Amino acid sequence: MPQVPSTRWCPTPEQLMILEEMYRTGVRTPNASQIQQITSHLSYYGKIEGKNVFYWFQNHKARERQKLRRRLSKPNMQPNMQPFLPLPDHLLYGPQIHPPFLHHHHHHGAGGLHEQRSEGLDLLRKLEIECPPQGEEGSSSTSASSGTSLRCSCEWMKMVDPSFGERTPPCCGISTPRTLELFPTTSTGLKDECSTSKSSSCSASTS
Amino acid sequence: MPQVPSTRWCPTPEQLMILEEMYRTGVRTPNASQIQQITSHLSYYGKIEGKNVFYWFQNHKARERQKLRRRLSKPNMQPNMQPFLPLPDHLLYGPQIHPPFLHHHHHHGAGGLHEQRSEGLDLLRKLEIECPPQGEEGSSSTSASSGTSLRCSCEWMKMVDPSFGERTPPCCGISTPRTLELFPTTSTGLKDECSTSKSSSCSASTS
DNA sequence: GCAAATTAATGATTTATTCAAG
DNA sequence: CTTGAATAAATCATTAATTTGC
Repeated sequence: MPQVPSTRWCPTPEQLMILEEMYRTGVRTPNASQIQQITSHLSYYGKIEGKNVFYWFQNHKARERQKLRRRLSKPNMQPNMQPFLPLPDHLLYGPQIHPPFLHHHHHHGAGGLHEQRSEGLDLLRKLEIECPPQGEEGSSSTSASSGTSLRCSCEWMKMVDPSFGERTPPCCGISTPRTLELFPTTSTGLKDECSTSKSSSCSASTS
Repeated sequence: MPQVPSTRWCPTPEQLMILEEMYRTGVRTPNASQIQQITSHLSYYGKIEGKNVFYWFQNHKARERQKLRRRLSKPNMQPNMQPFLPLPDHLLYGPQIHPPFLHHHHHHGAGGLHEQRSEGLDLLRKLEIECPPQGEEGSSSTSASSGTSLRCSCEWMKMVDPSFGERTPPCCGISTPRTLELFPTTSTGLKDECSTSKSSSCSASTS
């Protein structure tokens, strides 16, 4: 029994997931009618009111913004670096997940909500850059592109942590002859950002 | 001048965004060679080592999992409710964000990484439901679908918070009616991945 | 407005589990 | 049943964010 009725809305996991998906796909400040639709949809999963939806978007937006701002406040970009390097999509292999409750049916132009473009990373641009171009350091060993190709993630640990390697017999050391070097280790300038990297206790140094 | 060398890796915003995108699209436990690729790619944006990538995925996965678990621990599901109701896509209008650095070029079957399929919401099922079927409340005013159709989100506040209406000048009138796109190719997946046992030899990149 | 004190996030380590081979 | 490999859970530690007193 809910002895403590709890005065505030407690989103169910489903509600949260749906709200997050909506946010992710661009919903930011739903108008009242959108809020109504969302609310009534979400009410299937549990008690919820329009104000909860309203507040949720309000808060979530603010918190995402603040997170972004935090990140942007570090100007760790090299001067000669182009803004973004396109990421090869082998690194972006995604399962294209379609959770049951997030089916995108083909549009049926129902008069629903379709606006708020939310221009992707636009926010980034809109944020006030609050950090001055701090000085960069010596740029030591940056890239970790050693030639060895390993199969398991834990292999890294062996390379990285001596003791780890010690307790690991001659297993995965198998030099899998897969040299897949898709893209160049553009360790060109490599800047640094937060300050030097002193591998604290784990002597890393990727070969 | 970094008098305090800082012992740990401090991801740049770009690195973070890329890692998150990769996670979002399904990367969970990259194997050693994947880690190498990722590392060398990310090193473009700042100092980084393989172990950082390894740890990042380890931690991120664990923390997402724990977040989910926490959420699931509230069984606010109605008994007669079917697991998931498909979400009408007018509620999912998303801009299809393609940040410059996240271009999905056409696949060129490079031997890179393409595995770890991760089966959708599997995690949800795998999580131990640690909360007993607590009583749900009287389900009083559940849905907030009142007939009134309002245009601005702040309208809700007027309905909801009397004082709000009072102090609200002529604010939110402007809603940009942009009809946007459809839905995201990638959905927020909560999947776990192949991890734990099973694959005898780790996820070898059997493309 | 600052700067110490507090709190929250999150990178890095360590310990426990799990599965399979032998 | 034992042991090794791999990962998940738990924990530690440091950095960044907030709060608080002056």
